[in-house]
Amino acid sequence: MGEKSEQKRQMILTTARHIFAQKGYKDVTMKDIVEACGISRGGLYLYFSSVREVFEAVLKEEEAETDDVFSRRLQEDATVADVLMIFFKEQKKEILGRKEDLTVATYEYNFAHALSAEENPQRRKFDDAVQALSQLLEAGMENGEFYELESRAAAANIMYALEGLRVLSRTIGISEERIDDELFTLVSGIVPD
Amino acid sequence: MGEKSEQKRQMILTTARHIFAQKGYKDVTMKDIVEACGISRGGLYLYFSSVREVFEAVLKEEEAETDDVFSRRLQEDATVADVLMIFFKEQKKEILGRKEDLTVATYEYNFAHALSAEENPQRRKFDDAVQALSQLLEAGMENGEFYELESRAAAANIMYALEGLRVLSRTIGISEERIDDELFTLVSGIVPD
Amino acid sequence: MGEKSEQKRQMILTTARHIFAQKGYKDVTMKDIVEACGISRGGLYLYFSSVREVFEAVLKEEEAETDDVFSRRLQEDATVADVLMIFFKEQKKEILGRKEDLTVATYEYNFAHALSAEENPQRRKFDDAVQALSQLLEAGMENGEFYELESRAAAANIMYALEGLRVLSRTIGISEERIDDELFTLVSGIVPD
Amino acid sequence: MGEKSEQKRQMILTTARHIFAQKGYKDVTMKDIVEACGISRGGLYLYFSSVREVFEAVLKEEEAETDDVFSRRLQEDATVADVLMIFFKEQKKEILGRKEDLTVATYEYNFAHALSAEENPQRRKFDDAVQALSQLLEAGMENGEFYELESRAAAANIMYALEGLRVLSRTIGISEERIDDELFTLVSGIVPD
DNA sequence: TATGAATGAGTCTTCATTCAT
DNA sequence: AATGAATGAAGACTCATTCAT
Repeated sequence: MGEKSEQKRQMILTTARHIFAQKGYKDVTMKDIVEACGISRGGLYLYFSSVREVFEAVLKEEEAETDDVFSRRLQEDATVADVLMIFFKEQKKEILGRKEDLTVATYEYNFAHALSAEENPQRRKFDDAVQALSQLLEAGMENGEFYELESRAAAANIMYALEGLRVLSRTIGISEERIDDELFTLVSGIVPD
Repeated sequence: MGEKSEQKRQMILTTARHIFAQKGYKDVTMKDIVEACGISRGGLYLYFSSVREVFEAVLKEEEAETDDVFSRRLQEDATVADVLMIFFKEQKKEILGRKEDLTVATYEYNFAHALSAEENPQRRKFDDAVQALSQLLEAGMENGEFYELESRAAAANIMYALEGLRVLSRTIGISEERIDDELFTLVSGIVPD
Repeated sequence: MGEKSEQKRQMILTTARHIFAQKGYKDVTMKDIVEACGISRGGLYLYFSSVREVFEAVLKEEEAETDDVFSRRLQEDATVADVLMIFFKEQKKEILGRKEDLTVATYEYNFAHALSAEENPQRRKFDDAVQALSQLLEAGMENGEFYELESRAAAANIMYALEGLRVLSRTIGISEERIDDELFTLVSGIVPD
Repeated sequence: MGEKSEQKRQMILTTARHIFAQKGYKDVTMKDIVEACGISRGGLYLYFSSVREVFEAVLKEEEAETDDVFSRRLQEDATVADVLMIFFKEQKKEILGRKEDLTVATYEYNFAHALSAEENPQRRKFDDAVQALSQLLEAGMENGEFYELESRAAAANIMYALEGLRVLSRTIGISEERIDDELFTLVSGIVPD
């Protein structure tokens, strides 16, 4: 595949990402993608042979672009608590769905193609996040900013609650106030004051 | 609609429930339902005019059958902690998806037909559960079985975490061990020992 | 068929007439009739076994009710010209479609079931009208109210022109002014002044 | 759409024209067209998305092919009366329906989709014909071939009568003799002798 | 007579996918 | 690499008509 093709592939993925963000996963058709990209039906098939493949490629891109929030932040000079607050702030934005995101599409994708836990890339991503958060908590405990906690369990608990907020905000709807309340509850369990 | 048709309606709902439990919501077609029920295409339309209508009727049935876990249990002679444990045990079973359930179908349904929070019946159900759990926690605090907590916030926190477990077990997959760990964490936050 | 059934049959025809006047012939379904009449599907079939049969019965009723305009009027004391004017006035009303009428339905029915000229009842109706108009013209000529004309040809010509107006007003649309113009032209060809 | 598709579009229209001429408008289904054309269901939808669209395209074609009878004839050396006779002869052929025509289909189409007079293309066509005939009459009057008449009114009257013949020949049936009689009547009103 | 549940054929419409160019 | 016309399967939906009650 020449450079030009690579560019086209990128274009397709970028365009498709918008579509998935808007329509989720299950309603997206090859036709949707073809039309949004302004390419030919056959043209799309040269790169991807199903909506599923397109989505998987979009997800892979996503992963590549997302670097670890914590490790990045930890290098800067900021208290551990600051890093935690930044993390929660970003989570809140994502939960609210204010930025174009693939949350619903990803849920739908996972429902549709139940992968074994091992081969599921989101699984690894989640575990990594738990791991990173856990380390952050330990760092906070060490320098006395946080309560003494079972870091692993606390990190997992936080991640479950955030995931609950995320899915509930897309299903039954959660007000910003409720989200703030819960984030406050979570923080209260970690940081004195 | 005579008694016979009422029976048929019930049969359709029962059959459809199985289908939704197996295939979720988005993949189910009128044809699927028709074939599973062994009735004619037109026959189904006498009762429901879309898959959505069928699903909504299934959900309504479900709701009617589900009575409030807590209020039921509280009347029996058991410690509050016992009631809590029973609640968690049932939640675990549901999270594991061992019993034929509509979790995924309901998620897909909600993604597909974003209802305003007010008109969403699942919303009320969730709020009710938070409320009931909150009261249970207060009961436990009063008789000294539980820690002193902000009951409302604690109840919400638990419900969010459980929802997170529920959705994650259908997407990235959660091992029974992990579920047990999290339930233990949740219980530890409430009951001393 | 008892008296009660006869009443029901009448009710069906009356109701169906409204439907045909509104929707024409080709779009009317047995379902439409059943619903408008508030009777059961099977019930309708006891009286009529197709939309066509219903429509034919409606037409037959119609015919029975319509008595000959001219013979009726001629008995009253009025000039022949007066009778002619009344005739044209009624035609105008019908052409404009101001009264609920079966014009379109009848056209559609005739297009759909091309009958031989002999067995077509509308054919006889039309010929009768030509005949009556012809006699009216002769009466007018005899007493000097009208020009001397080939009465048969003149009557036919008028009826064709009126039919043209009728169908054109339902297809391309004809303004009231145009209708008046044409009626004036027709009258001018008969009555001096 | 390349040249090849343009050809296919033409083929569809030609085939569809036969169907409309045979079955009228209301009974024609997309399936009829698909089968007569020997193409796939989806294939037809690439060109037209409803029977209505097909019919409107057929009508548009028709219009494009039909050039104005009168203007064409007037350039040749012939008496005005000759042109008139040719016009009537063509009208007779059309009224008799000897050539495959869209009369009934067009009526049904107009009944089904009542357009405002302004946007109805047949309306313009009719008005143009009245206008052309009117000019022809004036030409005949000028050179003394025709009676002195109110040309506009006479032209309109003729067109209405012809339309009446046309529709009646498709509904109640009109014998060739009757048509000849009426055409003779019309001519007699214009040309002495 | 009358009901209305049930059937199944018929149409419409959309898509994934292929393939000649 | 790229195009886009073409196909046919799949699903939605509506009706005329029948039949047990």
